[in-house]
Amino acid sequence: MAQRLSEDLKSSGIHPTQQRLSVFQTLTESKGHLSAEEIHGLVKSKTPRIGLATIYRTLHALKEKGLVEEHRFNDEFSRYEAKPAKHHDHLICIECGKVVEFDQPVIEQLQVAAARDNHFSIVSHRLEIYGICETCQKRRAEESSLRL
Amino acid sequence: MAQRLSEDLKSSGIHPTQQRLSVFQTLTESKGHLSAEEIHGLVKSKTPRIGLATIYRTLHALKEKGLVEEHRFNDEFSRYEAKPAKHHDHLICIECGKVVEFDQPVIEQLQVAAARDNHFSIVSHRLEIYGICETCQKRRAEESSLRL
DNA sequence: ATGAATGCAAACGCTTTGCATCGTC
DNA sequence: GACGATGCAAAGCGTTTGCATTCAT
Repeated sequence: MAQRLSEDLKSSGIHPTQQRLSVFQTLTESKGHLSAEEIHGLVKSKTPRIGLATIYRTLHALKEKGLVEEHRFNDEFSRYEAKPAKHHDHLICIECGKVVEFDQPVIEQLQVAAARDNHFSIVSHRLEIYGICETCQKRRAEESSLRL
Repeated sequence: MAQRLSEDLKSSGIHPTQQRLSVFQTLTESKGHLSAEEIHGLVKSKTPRIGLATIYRTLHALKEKGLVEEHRFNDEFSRYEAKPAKHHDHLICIECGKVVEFDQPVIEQLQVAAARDNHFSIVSHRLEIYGICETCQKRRAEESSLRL
């Protein structure tokens, strides 16, 4: 696994140091959307002396090379995820912060139409749907029934 | 105009002070996507002694009451716009930063499908398409032909 | 030995907050 | 006079940067 990731870094022109490998591996394994601080916490178990600055510098490099994506759901601080094989969009629960990935290929076509009408050449897009997840809906329902 | 805006504030439960009116009016007239600093600069011509803190406090209040929307295009600092009558999405030029609004009603239906599959109840959504606008495309073309 | 990578702490930029002052009813 | 609104300056917070040190070659 680590060997494979090391190759990925090398082939992207990133020198695979121990720290960088830890960051990339953590992000790849977690499959989540982690903040820099969260990554720092996790990576320290593998590489205890690593500093937050290295996390940020590594994330920038990985992002630059397209190995990692940066998001700012809810306009909070940045969260990072290992770049998935194919693009997907996100459902975000505004109550508990849970993020669910989905993809909806038709959107790719719709956006083309909007861009063409405005003479834009598309580079990327971002679709985020904010709502309340099933768990939070249930909890809300229970809470309100208790109140009666 | 100012009278009308004053009524809007009052009916939203916001006490329409001189400063708040200036901020709201500036945002309504500009029709753009302004940063807090830009708003501050513009508002000072109407209300010279206003501080940046008041801008932020007012924007929060307006946002809370649904009169203003906050965006973070390109993961930059926040930009604000007076809430439009109907929801629209944004095309953002990654080269010059220009923002074009568009709406694509079909997207509303697509997102419902995605949310339903994941048992989410939708509160809002955000679709941003990043690309290169016509002007920047032309400039690029000229630059590259000059280089030959 | 040389240049890249790192840790630490200081700096940064946008935003928020504490507090004394001001304005309004 | 009371209370909310404001300006100012300081603090906060995520992120970036300068610099001395460490690491790899």
